[in-house]
Amino acid sequence: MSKKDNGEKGGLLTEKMNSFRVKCHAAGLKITPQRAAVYKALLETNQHPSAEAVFEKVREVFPSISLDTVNRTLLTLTEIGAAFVVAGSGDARRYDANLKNHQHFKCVKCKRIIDFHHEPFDNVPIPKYISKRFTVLSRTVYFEGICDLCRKNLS
Amino acid sequence: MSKKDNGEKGGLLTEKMNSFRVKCHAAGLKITPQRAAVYKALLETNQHPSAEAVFEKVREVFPSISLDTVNRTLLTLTEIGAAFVVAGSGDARRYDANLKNHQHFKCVKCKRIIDFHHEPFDNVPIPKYISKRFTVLSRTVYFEGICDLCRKNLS
DNA sequence: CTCTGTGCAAACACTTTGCAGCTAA
DNA sequence: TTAGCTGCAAAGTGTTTGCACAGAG
Repeated sequence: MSKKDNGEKGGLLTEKMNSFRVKCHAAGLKITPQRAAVYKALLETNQHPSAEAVFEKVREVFPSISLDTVNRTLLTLTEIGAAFVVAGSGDARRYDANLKNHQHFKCVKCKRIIDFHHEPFDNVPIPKYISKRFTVLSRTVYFEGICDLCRKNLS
Repeated sequence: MSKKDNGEKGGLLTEKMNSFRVKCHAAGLKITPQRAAVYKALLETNQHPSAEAVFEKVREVFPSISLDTVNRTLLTLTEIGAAFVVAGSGDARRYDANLKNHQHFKCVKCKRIIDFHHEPFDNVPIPKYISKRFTVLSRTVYFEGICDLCRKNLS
């Protein structure tokens, strides 16, 4: 119905869209309406949407877009550093029988998860405004990167 | 707490298998060969296997087991507290355009991811033995639990 | 005009569900 | 014996790939 005016913060959105155009140009990518709409949808939410959720949002203003385009565009955005995949999301469920306190490092290439234990990371303090609002069931320090084996294979 | 015996030596494994039997009985579950084999496979690895990986391992000693049984057994194990799902794993990929430093809380019920920012969690120090062995690309503090909305709906 | 990007459909990977026969207690 | 468990198959999600045409540069 009523179109939301971006009177909020004046030109912040415009500014981000411009820097997006620059990033695309630098990477030799075309600025298609679909691409811009996907990026805009991602900027306008403070959620961390799945591809499906972005798709629903973009479709409100761009009814003919396909889910595949959204998926591919999001992937493209991560490749040029305009978007990020939330750490740990998007792979098969992993299991663990280790009851001891420990932390995880996950290799983004081979998906291997490696335990490590660093005493100061046990029992990370929960900020009060979190514990008031949510019931925290687990808390951990989580690293991602390239593991030793994959690093060797790359060279 | 004394932890002289590190690794899965014979006695420790037996002890863990026994406590597993106790947990099963307490929950009214039968000790089937498949169930025991899945749990044993999980204990014997220091990896954090996917259901598929557990399946491959169990199949070495129990060739007739099906992947479905492994999947269901792993789920059962988490329900009685004999195994854990690695935090963050197993759901659809989530995207993020937020460049500012922040942390994530994920609701295990509605899968919503909520940002929060707690200064001391920015730039968590990377232990030297990690940075020597791996190339760390991202590091974060990650909480899971029940969010305010879901908590309200439960009461 | 050229070549990337899009939309569609099919393939793929992972997980869940329904059912019939089997087995631990 | 019998409630619960397993194996199979099919259906349900989420993601990727191959291809022909459309449109940005």
